[in-house]
Amino acid sequence: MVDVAREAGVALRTVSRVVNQDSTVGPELVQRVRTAIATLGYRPDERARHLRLGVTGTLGAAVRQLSHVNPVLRAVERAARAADLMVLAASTEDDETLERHVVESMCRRRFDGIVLEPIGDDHGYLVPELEAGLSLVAVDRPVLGLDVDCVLSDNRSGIETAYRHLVRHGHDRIAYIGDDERIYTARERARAFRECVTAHGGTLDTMLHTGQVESGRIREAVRAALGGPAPATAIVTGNAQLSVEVLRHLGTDAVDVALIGFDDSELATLLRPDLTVIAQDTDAIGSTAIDMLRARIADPATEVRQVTVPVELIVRGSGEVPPGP
Amino acid sequence: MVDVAREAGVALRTVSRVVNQDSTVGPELVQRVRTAIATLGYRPDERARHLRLGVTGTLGAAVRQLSHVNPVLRAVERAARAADLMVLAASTEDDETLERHVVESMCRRRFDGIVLEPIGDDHGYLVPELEAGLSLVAVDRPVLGLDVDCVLSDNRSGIETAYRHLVRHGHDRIAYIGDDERIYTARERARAFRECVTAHGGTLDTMLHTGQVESGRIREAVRAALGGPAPATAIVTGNAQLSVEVLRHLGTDAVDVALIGFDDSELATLLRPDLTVIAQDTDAIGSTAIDMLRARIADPATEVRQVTVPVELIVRGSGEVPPGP
DNA sequence: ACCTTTCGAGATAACGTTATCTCAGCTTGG
DNA sequence: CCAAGCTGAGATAACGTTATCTCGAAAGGT
Repeated sequence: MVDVAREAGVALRTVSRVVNQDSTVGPELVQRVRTAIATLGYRPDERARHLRLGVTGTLGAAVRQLSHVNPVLRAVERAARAADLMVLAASTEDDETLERHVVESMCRRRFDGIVLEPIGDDHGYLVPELEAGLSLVAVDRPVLGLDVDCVLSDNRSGIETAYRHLVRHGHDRIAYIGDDERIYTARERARAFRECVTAHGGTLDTMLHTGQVESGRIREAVRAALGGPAPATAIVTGNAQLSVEVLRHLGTDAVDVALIGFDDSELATLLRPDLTVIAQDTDAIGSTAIDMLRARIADPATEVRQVTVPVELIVRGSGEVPPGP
Repeated sequence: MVDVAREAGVALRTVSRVVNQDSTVGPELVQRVRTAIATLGYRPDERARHLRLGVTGTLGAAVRQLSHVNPVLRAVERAARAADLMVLAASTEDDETLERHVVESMCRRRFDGIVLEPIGDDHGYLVPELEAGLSLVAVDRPVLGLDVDCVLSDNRSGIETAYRHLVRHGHDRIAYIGDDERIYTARERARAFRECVTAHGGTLDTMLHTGQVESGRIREAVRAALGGPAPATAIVTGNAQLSVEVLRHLGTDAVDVALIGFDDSELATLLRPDLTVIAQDTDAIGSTAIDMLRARIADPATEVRQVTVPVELIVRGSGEVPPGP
């Protein structure tokens, strides 16, 4: 910049003014500076700019896996772009240590705010950052033990809706195959399922299967649910990945068992019959997250909010298969 | 930092030394500084650090869609992490304007290097950045018209392998349904397919269908390929998304037509029969990209390289269906 | 003609780091 | 016992921006 100033024969400050489209600089000098910038190949350095300004115009997104389907992240990017903020994302790989590493890096880089898919139960490392003024919003799962903005899906009523839907279609023996209950969403959904079964006067015995998404476990879960003296006639799955695994192991039985999957996905309409799902409103989640984050950045004293976004039952066929004999 | 220094009763430089684990500071002062840091809640500011140091320890990844399955990006993150570099990613949404915006933002932030999935044919905006010392590596597609490091899959031999495989299984009428040929990979694959057909003395008539991935178009393509006086007995698809669409429209005919998909995916083993695919070596692509980028960052005079990574035929059943009567 | 306002542009001081230089106080070897 | 080396720590100057203050000159009002 100082070189540009010398080349154009103006003061440093004037170059800054031209770069920032300040109107208080005469057209002739503007031209001189412009050509100097071009000949010297000057590119402004945002690091210095951000240092001086205090803000970076950047939001961080720390998500489980960048390279996985994540419609919430897409909505987050869109909403941020609309607000002229850049989103830079990194994966936490479902690893608490890595999450901490990523979030702390973003803090040291002084991102204006962070959208986080929190992992695990201990987020104590966030306390000093929050005290130091970090703006944070959690999506998909809350930050347990900390009073932080968050946007969640209505997991419980999603499961309840699925359950009621199956009951209405005549099912009595309904199984749930879910993710590891150490994960918040899995815990919520499993809990809701238990309550549904109890409320309908049923028993859980072979009807509830949660644990890691691992092919062998899913195979056993499917076998247990469909075997025995009183086999399930319907299955609810805990997330999109589990729907895939369950379908894989159902094989040709898939047409005889009613199935409702949590999460909509591309393959839902690829199958015969098409997959009935509980769909999350990912667009709403993403844009709400950005709204809340912007509000907090604008005024750190904003009251902490926990927003729950409704889910929707999408009827496609697999959930309407009647119970067998 | 100056507050910490005052609190600890030491010089500014000493705080910096403690923060950076410099050994030339006495244990007593280290302790004093540590407690001062804790009581004041001091967090180092990487913006200033990077400004002073010149490097940022950060790589940018500009990819089509963060929130889509992208195993190359995963490999890129892994490899960068192993080299103690942080990857921050952003979506270009397959939009040339947005790509430029994203890349230029990363340049102004002085990222040490950028991994780019280039879009479109005009990357002129990169020229001044490259002259100013930008380290860039293109993945999946080359940067046309510019001499830039890149890592590509061997698209042509992938198509050739698929074609030969089908011929070996007795097919004679083989159709190709591909993506829009404005996209580099789609162009390469379609071209290779044309050459295969010509080399085998066939004609293209209803055998080649390229264009945007749009449900209606795919339906027509499938219908055209399988209809008429000499219907195709086998189909090769141009990417994973197209495999899904083609399967969707094949419906129950799926078992009678041999199918080989470009790109492996989760659903390949979900179907009956399982999907035979041409799989890209995404791990190799990602780690090679990071290797090349690191080499260029270390020495900007490194010779520009274009690396082609082999693809692999994975036989699963759908590609081994014999031709019908 | 003189005072006041307005406007364009320069000087200087931050922003929060680290590198370089300096220096005082020790050791150490002859 | 002193010069030479080492060692721990401070002073100062960058890195590349922008905000604030200042100032000269032109314009406008009485």
